[in-house]
Amino acid sequence: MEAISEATIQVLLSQGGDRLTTTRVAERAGVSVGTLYQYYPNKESLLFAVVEGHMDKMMAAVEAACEHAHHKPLSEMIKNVVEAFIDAKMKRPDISVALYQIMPNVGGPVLLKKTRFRMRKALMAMLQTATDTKSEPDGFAVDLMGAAMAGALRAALEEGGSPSMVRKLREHLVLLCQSYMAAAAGTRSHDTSVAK
Amino acid sequence: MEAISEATIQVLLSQGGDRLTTTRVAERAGVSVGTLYQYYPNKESLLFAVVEGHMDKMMAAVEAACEHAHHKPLSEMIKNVVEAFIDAKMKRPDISVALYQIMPNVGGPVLLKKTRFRMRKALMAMLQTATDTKSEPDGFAVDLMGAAMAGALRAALEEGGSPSMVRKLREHLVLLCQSYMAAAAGTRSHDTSVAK
Amino acid sequence: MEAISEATIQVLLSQGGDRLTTTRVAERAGVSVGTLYQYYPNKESLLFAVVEGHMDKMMAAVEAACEHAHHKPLSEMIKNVVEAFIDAKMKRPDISVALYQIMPNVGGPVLLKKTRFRMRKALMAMLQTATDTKSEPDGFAVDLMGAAMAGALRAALEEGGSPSMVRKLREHLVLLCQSYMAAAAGTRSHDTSVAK
Amino acid sequence: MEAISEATIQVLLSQGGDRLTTTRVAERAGVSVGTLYQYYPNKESLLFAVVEGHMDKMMAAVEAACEHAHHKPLSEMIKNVVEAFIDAKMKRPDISVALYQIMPNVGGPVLLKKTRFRMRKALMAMLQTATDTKSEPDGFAVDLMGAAMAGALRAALEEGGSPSMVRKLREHLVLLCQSYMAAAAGTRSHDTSVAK
DNA sequence: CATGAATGAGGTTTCATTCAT
DNA sequence: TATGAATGAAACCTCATTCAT
Repeated sequence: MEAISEATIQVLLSQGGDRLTTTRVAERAGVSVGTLYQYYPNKESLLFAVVEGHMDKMMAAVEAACEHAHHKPLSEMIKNVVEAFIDAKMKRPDISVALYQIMPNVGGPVLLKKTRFRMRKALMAMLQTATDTKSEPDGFAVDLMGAAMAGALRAALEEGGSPSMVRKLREHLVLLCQSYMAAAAGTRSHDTSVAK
Repeated sequence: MEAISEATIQVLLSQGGDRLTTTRVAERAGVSVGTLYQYYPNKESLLFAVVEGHMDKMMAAVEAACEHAHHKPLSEMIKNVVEAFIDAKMKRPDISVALYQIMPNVGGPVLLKKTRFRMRKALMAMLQTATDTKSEPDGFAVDLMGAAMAGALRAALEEGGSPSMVRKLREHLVLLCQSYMAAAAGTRSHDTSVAK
Repeated sequence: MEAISEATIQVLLSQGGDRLTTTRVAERAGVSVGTLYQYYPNKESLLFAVVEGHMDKMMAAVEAACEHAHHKPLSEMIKNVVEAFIDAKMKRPDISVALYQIMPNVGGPVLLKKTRFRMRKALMAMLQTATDTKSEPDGFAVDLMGAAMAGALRAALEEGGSPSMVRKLREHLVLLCQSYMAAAAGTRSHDTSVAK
Repeated sequence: MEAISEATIQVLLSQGGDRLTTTRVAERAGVSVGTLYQYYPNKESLLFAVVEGHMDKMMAAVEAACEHAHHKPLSEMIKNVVEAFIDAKMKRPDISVALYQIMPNVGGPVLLKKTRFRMRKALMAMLQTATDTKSEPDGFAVDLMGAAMAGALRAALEEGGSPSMVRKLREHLVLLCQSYMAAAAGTRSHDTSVAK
């Protein structure tokens, strides 16, 4: 099972999205196709499980970081979360890169929606405890931040960035999210000019 | 030719990525498969052409906006570019959504790299003429901004946002890019700590 | 017309038997497919014409040699005919090699039968005038000699023999045919033990 | 596997060379196309295997006959080999006829060269032990004899000869080869002019 | 007469899935 | 439970032939 998930990633990376066949996955996993079909009723369910599992891990990391950052200042919260997200992705950068190939064809909007919802919930809960903001957090802004963060990281991963790149990315992505959240907060309550 | 491109989009939207067959595209375009293969030597080249054409349009819009915004203040520049990008995408939102499904399997990294390079070049040229910044623009930050913008827009498009959503997105995405660029500029020259 | 025949050979040689398409032949001949179809009603008739034309030339050469050798001794007759046949083939060795590829699928047994008949007739007529043999020539033996000669030459052509090879082949093939015909003649009339 | 080989021959005979499709072969063999492709990676490899298998059998028969005829007089050697070759072909005359259609397009020169080499080797080894010849056998002559024999037999097979025809062919082909080899041997060592 | 874009039947090959062992 | 040979629908692509210009 675990072997099959992993084999899926490997085949995806070494052969590409449309050479991903159940036979090849089974072969790589060291089992027969028949066995594969005893764990997953069909190809789609296999892919779904793999993608879902990955997203689960990512979200778990984010949720943990969020909980850990309750009752801190806004900028520290952001830093924690962004870095946790990057770290989670960077533990196995190949997986994300592999899965980008099949995500649009797997689970459709359902999986994405679920993931975004989870992320928004964790972030909102955290933000409400920020020690230096009294205003309600803006759901829209939170979503946007998440999307921007994910998009930026995706681009970096697909580029195949070096460790030093990644370090720089951490700083900048933290900065991006912090400055946007600060600005977004300002927009609503009073008139603090943006990105001052 | 144009009919075939358009048919590709339509099939992609109505049937999904892995039901996209040359036969179905030809059918939808109202021509025979044979005709399709006189314009494109194989399926891959068809998809490549469609994706490339779309990216070309997007980049052309960005480049035009950049040139138009030379010698203006930074925040106005960003506003121009971001809005131009969103407008370009929103002229035919379905196309982007359709193409997200196949992009990872088409043209590989080549197309993405080319596009990012083009965007960075246009942005850098513009930023160097900003009336209110003296420091050289940071290539890394520019790339990051582009990636974040594209990622956020992608998420919104996939969500299938309403017009009012889009309006809000415009404001926020402008804000996000402005605040990040301002913060990033500060990071390098002097010590105005952002996101304090 | 002539250009089309020649183009057929060229395509056959450069691309091989199953890449021989009407379009490619037309292209190579410098005309359009439409034009090709005004000279030949379909692909098969084109190939038939090309093969038939070649066989015609070969047989014409043999017939001429036969007529020229009437009223000579047997061995000289054979020499004349064999050398004429080889010379005819060697004027354009590529053509034979090219046509071997399609012959079995063109004209079926008809063409072969016609050709063999023609050859047998010419040879028989000649042999009856031999100055040193009184017995009727044996039709079976004549056919066999023709087949052996053609087979041997085919093998040599497919090997792509050098000029010096060809010279040796001429001598040996003459020898082969001479010795066989002599032996075959002996077999029928009296009891001269074979091939001693 | 064996069924597929056999089906290939059958389709070749009943439908002709260019109606030979993998689908039809599978159908005739009573299996699905998928199964065919588990034994042969593509059509070419199937045809190659069939042709190669046939040539193998023929050559094995010739080799056996050669070994069996070591240390005999020349003419007896020839008789043995020629008859063995004819017998091998006549065990399944349809196969040879069928394969003539595809041979030129399969395996290219490689297979032919290999086969000729094998035949020459077996013949040469045999001829060196002939009890009534001291001179080294002539490789060129041996090749030529093989080619003539094969060519003559091919013509006869394509004609579809009756059993009585075949009997006559046996005698004559033996005679042809014997008389040529005797003559060829004479040419080199001394001056016993043959076929004068 | 010449052209060559359009046609679509049909050929090759792949691959998700099943089921007898 | 594990296996992997067999299946056959369906994908990609080619090419002989036609016909409007």
